[in-house]
Order: sequence, then structure tokens, then C-alpha cells
Amino acid sequence: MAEDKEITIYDIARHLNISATTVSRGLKDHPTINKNTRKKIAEAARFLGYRSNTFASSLRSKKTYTLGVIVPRLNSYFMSSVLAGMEKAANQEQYNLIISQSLESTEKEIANANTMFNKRVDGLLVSLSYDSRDIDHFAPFFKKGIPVVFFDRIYPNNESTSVVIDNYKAAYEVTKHLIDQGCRRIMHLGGNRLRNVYADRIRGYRQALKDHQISLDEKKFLYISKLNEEAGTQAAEYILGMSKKPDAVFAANDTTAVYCMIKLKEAGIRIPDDIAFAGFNNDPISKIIEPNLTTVNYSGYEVGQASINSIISHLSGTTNIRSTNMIVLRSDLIIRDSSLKK
Amino acid sequence: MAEDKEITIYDIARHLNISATTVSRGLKDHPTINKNTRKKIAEAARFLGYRSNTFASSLRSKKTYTLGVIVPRLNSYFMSSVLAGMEKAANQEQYNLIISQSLESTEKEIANANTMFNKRVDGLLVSLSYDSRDIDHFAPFFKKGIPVVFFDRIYPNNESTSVVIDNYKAAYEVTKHLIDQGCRRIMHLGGNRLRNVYADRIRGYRQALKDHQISLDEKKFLYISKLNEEAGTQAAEYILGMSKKPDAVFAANDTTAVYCMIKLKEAGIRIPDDIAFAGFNNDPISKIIEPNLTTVNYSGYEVGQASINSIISHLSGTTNIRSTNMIVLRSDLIIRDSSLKK
DNA sequence: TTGTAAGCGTTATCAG
DNA sequence: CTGATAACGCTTACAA
Repeated sequence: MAEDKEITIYDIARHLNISATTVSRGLKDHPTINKNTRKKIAEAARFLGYRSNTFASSLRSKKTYTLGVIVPRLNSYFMSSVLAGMEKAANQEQYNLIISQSLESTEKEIANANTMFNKRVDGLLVSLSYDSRDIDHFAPFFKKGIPVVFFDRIYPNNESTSVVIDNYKAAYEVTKHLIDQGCRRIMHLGGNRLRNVYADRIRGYRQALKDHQISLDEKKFLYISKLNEEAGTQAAEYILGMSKKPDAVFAANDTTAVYCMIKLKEAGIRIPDDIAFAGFNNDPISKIIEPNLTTVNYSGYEVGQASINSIISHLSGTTNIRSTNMIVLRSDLIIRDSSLKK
Repeated sequence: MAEDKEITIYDIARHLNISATTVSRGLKDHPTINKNTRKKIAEAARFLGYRSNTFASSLRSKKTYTLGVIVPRLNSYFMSSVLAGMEKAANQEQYNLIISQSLESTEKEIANANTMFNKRVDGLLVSLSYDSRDIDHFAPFFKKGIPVVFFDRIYPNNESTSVVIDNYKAAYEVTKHLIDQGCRRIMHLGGNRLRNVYADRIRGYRQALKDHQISLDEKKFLYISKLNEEAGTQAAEYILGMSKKPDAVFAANDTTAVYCMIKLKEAGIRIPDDIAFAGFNNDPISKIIEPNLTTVNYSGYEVGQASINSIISHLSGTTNIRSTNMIVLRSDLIIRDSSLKK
């Protein structure tokens, strides 16, 4: 078991016949410490096997160098890319990440927020669950001045920064691309309008149609779902049951698009000839499905990095979180065979 | 800003005219506290807006209720499933997760281990980077009696528990299945033998061939790579250059299998007729590629849960980590069209 | 450039 | 069942 006692700065101090204060300062490269003593301290620390005690430090300094992250699910391609980017950026600045998932449940999101609050994270990063209706559960953070950054699934407000892409514009471009390919009966497989990402994609889709004088019955051509595998399959069944079928489908994510395509292909529908397809996210599966899926590329990795950089620069006083309200990252339409009516 | 002062157990004590000790006990449902006072304490805590200070608590009790996780990469389907399972299980037991990635670099793995050590995690969960040659960097944990659990990419040793599947058996079954389909020239796309997962799959592949009196030139039929997209494509090019081609390919992961298939299909090779295919992991892409890929299903989610449960039960003294040396989870061969020579 | 001393908010120990 | 008191290991005024 743990035979050897923990070494503290006092042990180092005693060893060198100096004060603990000097050791504390020396260890964190305080400017007013003599170069020589600093070196001696570092050596003694190594020699004695010292490791700093973050609790004692946090208790005193009220800084934890820990950031909380709440995401709907960890295991999607997009989200794991975000987290990878976050971990990278945080690690570079000596911050650690406590990660939790809401599993798309508002209740669990609230519980997680409370845990993070109690764990006294220096900052919080959140992508909202599918149907959270407000952000009251983050009020304690706002009240205490703990920075909160929303990313991807955000909630418009003035207390925090949001990191997003221009979902409206991206969706507009996808829809316009389909129109340019000669499609006129374009269906949209969308998500819950409570979430900006899906609401904005719907808006972009609508506006593109409108700008090209295309009017469609939204009751038939706007299909809202959970955007998972089953939803894709169900959408396909819905389409197969339509008397007058769409000539294009634009799905709000790649998973839905791909599973819809698979089902339609089974039924003999030719893609893109009968129905052109476009998705969103540039998930790995979009490059595997045949024909390859036209989609919107948007780097989760960069979303993660930008979110962390924003919150850390706020914490170090470089920027004020209330001044930068929104960080918009670039996204690109990637045209592949699923939408090319040659 | 943070106007209101933090409430401490002393504030509660003063409020109720009792001692802080009693408050501390009452808050954590200590058995010797009167039911009534306990209720009063809980009420006062809520009323005053108390939140516990984990640092002060950790400082004193030397327990952090935090577990460290080091993985090669966050953003693979398998690993994000593992993390999802871990988060779920840890959260249930009031533990938090600090997650970091080694990015397949031994150096970074060492740095991460040190950080975790300094952060004084109660336990550590590790999946080794691609080419880490030893586990000396975890020695401080062993020495201090901090439990370490290895999962998936493990390192045989007596100081910790390992959570795995039977890679040997799974690979044996895959190979045998291909043999049963009439394949005789079976190629294996494997990974670095330093990692048990890949070494064991190679062993299983070899043994199955041997048991069926098939002898192949390993210089030609065993292709070791990093098992990523490029490696899959390169393997295909290698195969296309072979004078006598294999009639089956068994890849140590689905990514490699799928990208190899794509390239071969482009070159006119028919799958499974010319070359049958099998992968490993049951990644989502295995269900998208045409023909669907035969693979080994093995639940990352369960690996994550089992790892956490093991380490927590050790921490709570239920089990001793040295007694359970290995936890083997089930895996299943999933046969799909890519290997069925009808 | 270094030191003294107080205190961060809890829990362990001992006592009643 | 409850309380007094002393740590836990660090940081930070203030002093020298």
C-alpha cells in the first residue's frame, strides 16, 4: 500500500532551509524568486518525489483548472471530434476536462449542471439536449460569473458565448445546389425546431425555395424526426407511400440521409436519378454509401478548439465573454454523386 | 460578478445553533445523527444555498471521487462507445471522469499519466497508445496502491485488472468462417504486434489456418499497418499487385477492410466472389458498405461499464484488484454478405 | 528577494 | 447522539 508519506512544500522547505512560501513561489516560477533558489527548489522537489496537491491549491486560490463539458451523447462522430479538439486545446493550456452526457434528457442535463457547479469547474461548455426548453439550470453559473460557452446546439442569450456554423446559410446552399440540379420537389428531413441547428437549417431550406419561386406543401415535404437510423428508414417508408414523390431529399444529418437512401434503394429507387440526396455533417458513412453523399463539412475538431480557446481567453482576462457573443466557424458544401444529375 | 459569499457548513451550524461537525455528518447521512437534526440541516442547507466544497473535502479525506481515463483517441466509434459506457457507470456511482488522449504518442501518454497522478485521481483507466513499449509510467500508481485498469489495448501484468474480449478466439472464428466458405488463400491485415489486440488476432488467424492444414507465405499474406483509411487503400494496391491474389481478406478492423474493399471494387474485383472480406469491430460503416461487411461485434459500451464497475468495486473494498486479473467480455461473429460465397 | 502567519472549508480524533 | 479542536497542504497579505 501507500507506504511513503506525501511530500509537501514544507518538506522541501526544511530540506533546503528556506520558507515554504519561497518554495511555493519557486515552484510556480514567480518572478521575484532568485534564479538560483528556484533551481534548487526544482531539484529538491524532484529528489524528494514531490507532487503538488491540487486540492489544497484550489481550496486556497479558488481556481480548479478544470472545465466541465456537457454533451447530449459522447458517441457520435461529430461529438467525439468536438471532444478530441477540446481535449487538445485544454491540455495545451494546462486545463483538464470533466465530461458528462445528458443522453438527450433535460433532467440529466440539469443534474450534470449541478454536479459541475459543485465540482467548481472554472468554466462550462454545453451542447443542449434534444428538447431542453430553457437554460435556467445554468443560472447559478451566470450569477457567479462562471463563464458558460454553448456550442453547436446553442441557446440565444446574452450571458454567454456561442460557437456555431451558419446553419441557415449552409442549408440554403444545399437547397440551392439541389435546385440547380433541376430538382423542384425537394423534401427536408429536419430535427426539433427547439434546437437552433435544426431550426436554422429549416429556415435556409425554406428561403432557398422561396427565392426560386418554389412552393411546396410543408405538411408533406417537411418531415421532422429524431434524425437517427430508424428515422431515416421511416422517412423512406413515408416517401415510398407518397403518391407524388420528391425528386430530392435534404436531410439535416448524414445518418438520416444514409438510412433513408438504403431503404429507398432496396425499393428500387435510383439515386440520384429518381431522387437526389444531400445530408449534413460529413460523417464517415457519407463517403461509404453508394452513391457517395453530398453533405456539409464542418469540423467538430475546430468547434471544440474554438470553444475552449474562447472560454480560456475569457478566464485569463484576455477577452470578456459578454463582448464576443457568437463565434461562427466556416462550413463547406461537399458535392458528391448522390446529388449530381449529370 | 460573484457578489454573494459562499455558504459553508459553519454558516449552517450558526444558523441552527449546532456544531459544524454535526452539520458535516448530517449532510452525508452519517448513521449516528438524529433523524430530526438531519432534516433540519438539509433544510437549512437548501435555504442558505449551500454547496459542498469538494476541495476541502478531498484535502482532508484524500478521496477525490474522480477517475482518470487515458485513451489513444477520443474520436473513433469504438472508443466513444467505451467512454459513453464509462460515463454512465461512473455517474451512477457519483464518480467523475477526467478524460485525456495520448494521440497514439507514448510521450503524451506519459505526460497524461503524470497529470492524472498529480490530479490525484482515485483510479486510472488506460487503453495503450499504438506503440508504447512498457508501462513504467504507471509505476507511481502501482506503488501508491492506486488502482489501474487496462481495457482493450492492455499490457499483461499482475498489478492491475484488464478488460478485454477473447481476440484470439474471435479471430479464429472469423478465419474458420472464411475457410468454411471455401477460401484457402486468406490474407490478414493486422496491426502492431506490441498491442495484445492485434497480436492475438494474428495468433487466432494463424491457428485456424494451421488447424485446417493451410500453409501460406506470411511474408505475402500477413500485412501489418496502422489500420487507418490510408492503410486500407494501400493494402488494396498491394493486393492488386500480387501475381496470385488472395481469395479472402480478414482485416483487424472495419475501417481498413472497408477502404480496402472500396479500392478493390474500383479496380473491378468482385466481393465476395473474387475476394471475400471480414473486418472487426462492427463499426457503423460495416453496415453501409456494399456488400455489408462480415465482422466481429463487441460492445465498447460494455467494455466501458465493466472497466468502471471493476475499478469502483475495488475502490469500495468489495474486491481486490489483484485477485481479478482479467475480465473477458463476449464478442460475436456477425456474418454478412461480404463473406458469403453462396 | 525572502519570511511570518493566517486562513481556505472540510473531516478525523478524541471526548463527552 | 453531539461537540471542540486540530489538521489537510497550499496561497497571500503584510512585513522585513
